[in-house]
Amino acid sequence: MADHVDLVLEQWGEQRPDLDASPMAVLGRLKRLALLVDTELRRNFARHDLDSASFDVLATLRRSNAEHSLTPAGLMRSSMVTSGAITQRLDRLEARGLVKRAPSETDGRGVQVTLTEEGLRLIDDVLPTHLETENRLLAGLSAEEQERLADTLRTLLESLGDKRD
Amino acid sequence: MADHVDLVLEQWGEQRPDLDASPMAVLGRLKRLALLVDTELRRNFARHDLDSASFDVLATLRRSNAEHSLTPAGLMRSSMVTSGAITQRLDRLEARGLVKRAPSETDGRGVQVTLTEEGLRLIDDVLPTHLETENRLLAGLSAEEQERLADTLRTLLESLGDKRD
DNA sequence: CTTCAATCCCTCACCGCTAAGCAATCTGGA
DNA sequence: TCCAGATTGCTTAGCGGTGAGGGATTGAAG
Repeated sequence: MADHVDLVLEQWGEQRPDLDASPMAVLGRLKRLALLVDTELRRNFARHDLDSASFDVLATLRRSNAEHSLTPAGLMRSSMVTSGAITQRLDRLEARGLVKRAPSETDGRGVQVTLTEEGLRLIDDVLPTHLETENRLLAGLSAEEQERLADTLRTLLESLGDKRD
Repeated sequence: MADHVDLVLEQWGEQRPDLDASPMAVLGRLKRLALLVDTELRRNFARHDLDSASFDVLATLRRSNAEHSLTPAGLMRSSMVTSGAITQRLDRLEARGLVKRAPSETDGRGVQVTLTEEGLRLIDDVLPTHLETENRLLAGLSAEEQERLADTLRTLLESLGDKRD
């Protein structure tokens, strides 16, 4: 069997046999999978009037603690986007009444972001179908293969400096 | 050891113990890795006055055939972005003189995109450092682990309908 | 107490992608 | 032969992200 990346590697072998294109076997597939998965998840979110960025914020708040509350800096670390992106995400979510911002009580610079009741309802509503979609996307691998894959990806992430926070 | 996704899974276990969040162990890491890798590659491209989108087009043309030529439809299939995105990528590259467009000789609707000499020079110049960067990103895995990972990712891609085309 | 680097959040200009829609052209079946 | 549906490439509005920069506040070192 063969996927698109197999074709890509063949073509490099023909046009630039002097290059070792083997890292593309991993990174090319990684990129392609991320794109496919993103596109599929986007479709699911759209059915709930959501997008990946909003889901990301709502889900992060939902799981963080019983208060469903976090600072923009915390959200930034979790989502790996720039601070400007977080500000804009929060603007959009606040305008829709899904989160609220309040000045921090302990840090004059800080802001505390909290899920509103409506935000909580929405994310809890979307989560089950989201997980269903994710399971469907992974259905091509056995449970054991999925675990091994997760382990390998964790090793790679750690080698690139990814930490628990 | 633990990465950020381990924390995420713990948090879900505490806040929503009724949900099985296990697919996130794979897809969460996939997304995170794709983001990290993209950010790193972007830095390398910037040193050559390039961006990921432009590199993608130039590299696809470079490897496709000895003429370094392809249709926009072909580029679209290879890069998995929409046709509008391809049009805009080609507009930018054509304006910089890195590719040229010519009407197809066999299909009145079609266009043939070809690398210019300057485009060829640029992509051949970037490729070695690009592969170096990719190798550095994968250095946390042994050659054998990389192969096994590539195989698993291929299985997953095929299960989602990815083909050679 | 003062100083100064670090942190926090935001602003803004610019960029690239999507999604929907369009005109032109091709193709296969009646 | 003709036509309906598919395909090709382009256009555009709108969205979300980056990256650079800025003002306010904090914390630690002298």
